[in-house]
Order: sequence, then C-alpha cells, then structure tokens
Amino acid sequence: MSDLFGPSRRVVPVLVPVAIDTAYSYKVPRDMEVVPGSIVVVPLGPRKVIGVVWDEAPGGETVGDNRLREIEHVFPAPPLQESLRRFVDWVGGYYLMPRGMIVRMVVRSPEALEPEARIRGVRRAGPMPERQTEARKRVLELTQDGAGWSRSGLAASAAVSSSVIDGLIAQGTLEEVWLESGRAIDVPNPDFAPPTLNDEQQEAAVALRAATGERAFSVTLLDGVTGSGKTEVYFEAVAETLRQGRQAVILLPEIALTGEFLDRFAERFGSRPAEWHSQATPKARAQVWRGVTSGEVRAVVGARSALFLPFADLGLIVVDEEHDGAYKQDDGVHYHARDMGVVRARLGGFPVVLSSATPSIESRVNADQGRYRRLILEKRARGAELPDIEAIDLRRHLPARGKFLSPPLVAALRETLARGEQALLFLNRRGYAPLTLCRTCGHRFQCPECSTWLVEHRFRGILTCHHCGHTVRRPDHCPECGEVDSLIACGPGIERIAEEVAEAFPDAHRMILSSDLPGGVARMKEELAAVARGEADIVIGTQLVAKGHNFPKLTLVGVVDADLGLAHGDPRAAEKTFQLLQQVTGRAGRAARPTDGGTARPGGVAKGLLQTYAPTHPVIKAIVAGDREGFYTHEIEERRIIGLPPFGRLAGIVVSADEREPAQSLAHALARSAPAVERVTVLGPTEAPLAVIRGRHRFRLLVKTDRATDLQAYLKRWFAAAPSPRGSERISIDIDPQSFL
DNA sequence: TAGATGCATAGG
DNA sequence: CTATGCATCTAG
Repeated sequence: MSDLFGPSRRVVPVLVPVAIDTAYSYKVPRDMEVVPGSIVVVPLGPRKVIGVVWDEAPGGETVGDNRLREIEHVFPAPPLQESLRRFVDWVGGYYLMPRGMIVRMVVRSPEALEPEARIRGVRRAGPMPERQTEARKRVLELTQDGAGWSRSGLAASAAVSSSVIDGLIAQGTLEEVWLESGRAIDVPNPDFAPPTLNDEQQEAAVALRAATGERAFSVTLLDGVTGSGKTEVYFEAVAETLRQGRQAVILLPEIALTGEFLDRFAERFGSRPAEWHSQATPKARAQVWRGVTSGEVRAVVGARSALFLPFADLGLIVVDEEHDGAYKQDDGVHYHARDMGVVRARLGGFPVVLSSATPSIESRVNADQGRYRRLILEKRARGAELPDIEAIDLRRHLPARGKFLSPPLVAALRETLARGEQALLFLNRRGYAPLTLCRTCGHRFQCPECSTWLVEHRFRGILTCHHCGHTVRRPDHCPECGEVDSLIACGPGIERIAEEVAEAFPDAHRMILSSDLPGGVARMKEELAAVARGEADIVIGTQLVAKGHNFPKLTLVGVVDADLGLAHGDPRAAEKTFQLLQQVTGRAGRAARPTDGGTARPGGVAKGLLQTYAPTHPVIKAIVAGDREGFYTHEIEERRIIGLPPFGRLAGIVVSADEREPAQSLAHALARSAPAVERVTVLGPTEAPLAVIRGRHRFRLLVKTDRATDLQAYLKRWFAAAPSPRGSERISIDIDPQSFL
C-alpha cells in the first residue's frame, strides 16, 4: 500500500459521471490493473456507471471500509491523459460545476469504449469446390486474391444468395475470418495542395507556422476582414501540426451547416477530417472517439464539445469565428468553448489560434495588452473589393405607409435585379410581425408564461412565443373585446418583408432563409446551396445568412433594421450588432470574381445599405465608414469607463421573464453586493418548468470579473451565508481568459 | 444527475 | 386499497 499508484494500491479515487465533485473510493479487485485515467465501470447506488480513476486522494470525509465497493471492469481504451484530467479539474472549478459532470462530457460515447465490434467475414482458403456453378464461379472470381470479404458484401457483389457462400464454406473453399470493421481512417496530407497566398497571408502563415513549431502554449488572434482568407492561413498551422505527427482540432460554431468547410479541408489536405457534433450517429461518434484516443484520427472538425475529446497527442486548437455566441453552452454544464480552448492549450502546452473577422472585445483587449499575438489581414484575398456601405436615414426616407423598405433600398433592389445579380435583405426577426394588437380595445397578445409579445407566423397561421415556444392559433376576433377583423400586425418580421418584396417585384425569384424553416437542417443546407448557385434573385433572411456562406452572385445587402439589437440592456449589444452587421454586409461581393462564378459589375463594387433611425450611432458609423479600428477603440474605451466586460465591475442586472419574489429578491441582493455581476437571469417557466410551476425557483447568475478566484470565493460565501431558495443554485460564471493567463 | 423512497392526493 | 405525481435524498 506504499506506492500511491503502484499496482499494489487497492483503493483508488474514481470520478463518477453525476453531479458530485469529490472522487469516490473504490476497491480494486486483486487481478485488476488500473492507473489514473483508467476508464472503468463502478457500482453507484443501484446502478452501474462509467467512471474515471482520478489522481488525488479522495477529498471530503472518508468512508468506512465496509462501505467500499469494487471496480467492476476496466475498459481497454487508453487512460485519460494527465493534461485532460487537469483540464476537467480546471473547468469544474472555474464554472463551479461538480467535476463529475465535466468528466461525463469526456466519456459520453460509451459504445466507443470496448474495442470495435468485428464483423464475421470469409476468405478464400482451400481447394476448388467439387461442383462448379455460375454463382460459385462469380464468388471464386471475386475472392481470388485472398482478401477478406464480409458475407453480405460478397453476396451482394457476386449477386448470389448467402447460401452459396455457406455452401462454399462447407466445402472448405472459403473459410470464416474476423474482419476489422470500419473504413480505414483517412490521413490528411499536409502537403497535398499547398495554397497560393498573397503577401499578407504569407506573412501570417509564416508566423503561425513558427508558433506551431515552438510546440509551446501561445494564443494567436487571427484578425482578418471577411474574405481575407483566414482559413487558408490557419490551415498552414494545421499542416505544420500534422507534419509534427500531432493532432489538430478545429472548432466551428455551427457545424451542422458547414459541409462546405469540410470540402475546403479536403481540397487542402486530400481527405476529409473527422467530424464531431451532436448530430452524428452513435456509430460515427464511436469511430471518431476511438480514432482520436488511438491517435489515428489526425484532424477533427467539431462543435464546442470536441474540446472534451481524449486526444492522444493534441498539438493545436483552432477556434474559428471565435466571437460567435454559439461557443457558449448554456445548459447542463455552462462553459465557453473559446475560453476553455485556451485553457486546454495552456494545460497541454500547445498553441491555440482564434480566428475572426470581428474578434470579440475580450480577445481584442487580450491582444492589445500583449497576452495574445495578433495577426492582421486587411485585404480581401481574391481581389474582390469590400462592399461599399451606406446608411439610409429612415427619418428622411420614410417607407410607404404599412411598408418597411425605404425608397432608396427599393431602387437599389431594382437596379440589382436589372443587372441579373443577387440581393439579400437581412432582418433578424423570424415570423410575420413581432406584435399583434386589437385596434378596438388595444389588447396585445402576450405570452402567458413569459412577459414577451407573441410573434405572428402568418404562413403557419399561429402566434408564438420566441422565448418559450408557447403557441396559439391566430384567432379572427379579439379574445378581449370579441371584435372581429380588428387585429393588426405591428412591425416587420421576415415573412412580412417577403410579402412586401412579392408585391414590389412579382417576377423576382424570392427565397426565405430562417432557422425555423420547416424541413430542418437538411432543407436549410439545400436552400443555402441553391442560393450559392444563384437560384434566387432576392434572399430574405435572418441571422443564419450572416454566417460564413459564400454567395457568389450576391452584390447587394440591405439591412432592414440596422438598429435592431442596439437598444436592449445587454452589455454586449453594441459589440454583437457590430459583428452581425459586419458579417452580413461582408456577404456581398465576397466572391465576386469571374473564377468563382461571381458577377461583380465591371468597375463596380458590391453594396451594403443599412436602414436606420440612428445614423450617428457609433456602431452604424463604424460600419458605414468601414472603420473597424474606430469601433474597437470606441467600444473598448466605453467599456473601460463604465466597467462593462471585459473590465469587470458591475455591468447590469437583467431579471427576465419570471419575476416571482424569492428569485427576484435574491437577484437584487446579489446585484447590490456582488463585486462583478454582469447580469442575473431568472429563468422563465419553460426553462425550468416544474420548478417554477411548483413554486421552486431556479436562477442563473452570469458574472464577469477579471479576478475569478475572488469571485468564486465570494459566491461560495454568499450562498453559505444566505441559502438560496430551495432548488435554485445553478451558477455559471462567464469570465475572460485573461484571468487565467 | 438519476433512481429509490416516501408522502399526499385522487379515484374506485 | 392502489395508482399517480412530486419532492427529497443520496451515491464510495
């Protein structure tokens, strides 16, 4: 019992995948070998769970020897590495989450833990059969070279029934063998198709290759305008990592829609990367998981959860579109994948690349303060010009009564259509109208659960709450005063814009793109591809059109309401709006060159038009002037002065939806006394349905500080001194990476 | 977190 | 008396 982890150790700590922070003690059976990181099956209460042997002596109170139970099984998978175990500890501590929940994210693919099931197959073994038939001949021909075949594969290829194969086995002509299933794993080739880079890209690529060559922790912010060719540049870091024989992971905010990205990877490296996201089948996941642990899978492209894969030899993390809010996980374990990517790289001692055309303020500040290296790409790589952007002052160019497109925007649409080019109208609001009211009695349709208006979806004939999903049929009379035909729609959603476009341009081919498109992801992919092929004249879309898709024929982007999102109390409202407007206007002319099938006007540039009531707002001004630096300088200074993230201090409180007493007073108490509360969100009824309906209250607290440890200590004390209302203690902290660099 | 337990209420 | 719904407890 002397050596802590030697084979003689008979009791080991095991982290179990439930909401428990301390490792539990388990006895190791006499004939079993475990080391820290071993993935095991242990009994836990009435059930059996997958756990991981941990390092430290079990924390908390120890338990009597008589209560110790035995490890039941050790999986043959490689043990989790030290750096991954420290990562689990770190994430748990940082987000105040039990480590069991973090380890759960690592061992979430139980199929992958046993060696891959092998397939029963056959191979040519012995003499020719006594009787030849046509069917047997075909089988013999195919198996001539002695290679193994699966039974079903051979039967199908030879167009025979499986009884023919059975017959040949009985004869001794074929023998049964076990085949390794699964396709061979593609190995990406770093030198498959080296890109041609412009000077700027070349310089950045050299810097990234150097950073990768150091084989040490570093963070590089790759900050390049839309279309500047950031992907090709960071692919060079990936190539360098592959040359080192190490693994690379590229995180993308929304993997489901990014088939295009996989193609680009394949063009550069000669094979598609492994994919990791929630939509993958269990079998595919198992295959990737195994390949990642064995080291055979060399490159993974994945959603945020890919960060928790047990890589055998991870050498690089790339976080593409690092500013994207989708990197935040907001249920279960709360974490920010960009920040945790930086942490994992630091613990593993390798570089991380954060890439964006509109970096988060946090990352920009980290770069400015010298914690991150910053590489800048200012030119569009393919010669296409950045779009020319103008604001349309809605106070001077009023849309017609009941309409939402101003005369200058309509005129620009007309010109674009006349040239046979494509236009995009962007409005970040789904449905037909955000508010419906009765013109007789003033009744407004409100969600009974949340405090929000119900959004009309006219195509579907419903009113629905975008917050909780509560839905009612659209009535033809007012539920309050009973008046018929008295309901009026207020404000625009994309359906209403589409209707307006249909009236103004009846012959144009319109297409609506929004995330609630019936038909799901598959349909969406198809529609996006159709737009890319130029099959629509006018695209009317929400948020999702802003993200990374190439629309070669697009030369006009009209933003219907550029002020949307600037008004509400989110401390990041200006930043988010800037990013969104920059990304969406950047779609125009992105690939407007003949070789891409682009149709940029000879001598002309693509155009972006922003309808706004606030043309002098700093965000709008920066977008119009193409003054990225101006925006960052202004926003960083603003935040520094009033103490918004990433500069810590109190940044505001939002109590949303459910304003019941206990949670609300708790929120206010925290707001008064916590040193760095960004906002407190009291979850609405659907987010915590039972809790609220039954009078239990849950809340989530999002705090921001540059001193994580102080805050955690504070919160722990706070909760100890003032116990929260029953059932309400889910806490998530959202702090900047600067606190741990 | 999830399963087991225990209590309260509804229905026959 | 059983069935059901929900809150509470606990795991090595």
